[in-house]
Amino acid sequence: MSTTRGRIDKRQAILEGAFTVFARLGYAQAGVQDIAAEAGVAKPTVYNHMTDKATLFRHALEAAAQTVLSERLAALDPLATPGDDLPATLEGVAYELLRLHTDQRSCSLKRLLYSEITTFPDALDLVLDSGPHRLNQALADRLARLALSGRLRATDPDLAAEQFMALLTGPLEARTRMGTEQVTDAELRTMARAAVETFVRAWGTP
Amino acid sequence: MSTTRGRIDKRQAILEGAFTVFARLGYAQAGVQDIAAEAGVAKPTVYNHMTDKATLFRHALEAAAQTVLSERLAALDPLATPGDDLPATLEGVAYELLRLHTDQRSCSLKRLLYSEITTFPDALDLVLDSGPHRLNQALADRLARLALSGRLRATDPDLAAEQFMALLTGPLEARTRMGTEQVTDAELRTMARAAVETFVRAWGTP
DNA sequence: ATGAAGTTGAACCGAGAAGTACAATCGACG
DNA sequence: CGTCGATTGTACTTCTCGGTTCAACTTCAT
Repeated sequence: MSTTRGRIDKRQAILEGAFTVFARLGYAQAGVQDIAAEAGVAKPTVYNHMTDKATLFRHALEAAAQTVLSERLAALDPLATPGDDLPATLEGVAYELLRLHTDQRSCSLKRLLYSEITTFPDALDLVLDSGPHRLNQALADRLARLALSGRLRATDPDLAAEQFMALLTGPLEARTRMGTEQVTDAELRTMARAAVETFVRAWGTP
Repeated sequence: MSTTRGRIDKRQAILEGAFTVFARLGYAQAGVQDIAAEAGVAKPTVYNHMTDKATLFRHALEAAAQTVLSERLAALDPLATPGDDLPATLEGVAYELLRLHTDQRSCSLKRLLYSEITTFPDALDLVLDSGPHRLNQALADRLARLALSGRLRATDPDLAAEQFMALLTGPLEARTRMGTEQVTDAELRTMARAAVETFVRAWGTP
């Protein structure tokens, strides 16, 4: 069975290498040759696992999306057990989300999605449905619990979640120049603080 | 001199056609042949005006960005003479901005930017600097005036502008599935209302 | 009319990349 | 040890597309 494991290893290496190269060069510029090299594998081996360059792209994208989503969901955990200082825990979660939103994989994924939407309309279904939508849902759930315990305004937790994420990640686009430049950790902190401050001002209980 | 006008006409047609085709197919998939056809022009004529496919892309992008920016700036005008009902005029501006953000040209421009950032790092300078940054600046100016007359909280108009735009355009990404689907006019209205409502709750004078 | 500038259509060149064929090699399992 | 399947390197085919060339044609100024 270790032969099977070998196959799995190769497959994994191919998917990761593919995502790296696609992220670096874009779909059209990335050669299957390059991907094979990045994965430490020969070109025919790639075609042994994936029929097409297109399906290779889809699978690589899907895998990356899964990883990103699970990371972000995990970042929401502290909201399940908020301490006495709600703004503080909100700020912690906000900072963590910002950190995840600015990391390499997330930015590349977003760019790749945007770029190949026209040629791969189905990629949206693979990624978006299990992407921001799920995250918003989970966040709305947490906020609803907080509203029930009287620590947040009790109207439309879905809207609250949507606006929380908007306040948080909206300014990101300009600050990172569409994901091309890194942002210092201190700036991330102040962005998180600013977002949480106005969120609490608008959604906190008077 | 009408010969010159003829040349200008061709050039304009080429730029517009190029943007259309680039938007439809992406940079790599768009053939110079296709662009020439779209512009109603022969292929050598394209190379008569633009040295490269790359510079053609840059010029087309720049032209589109100029148009988009001026439209958005114009949408800010009502804020110069706010009536008695500040939220109402804010809502009007918000709706107009949303409408502009969801139209064909804007979405295509954003997609093209995201997709070719890696291959055209300089395109950012052509577009972003005369893009959202300018808009934020103009909006911040308007908000500062409102703050001076005591109708808004008088702290950090730049931050206020940033968050206003974030509240407004943040939810757009999910709703339009990254610009691939249109949003009904009614939904745009309610989105504008929701954004303005929480903005005023957070930034209005108590 | 004539000549210059611009445009056109068609054909052509060369590079680069997707996908394939094949023989050699490696590694596990009976 | 021998066999079978996966892997590898290489070379090849084929096709697309950027960019150019060129001769014929339009348009307009003098």
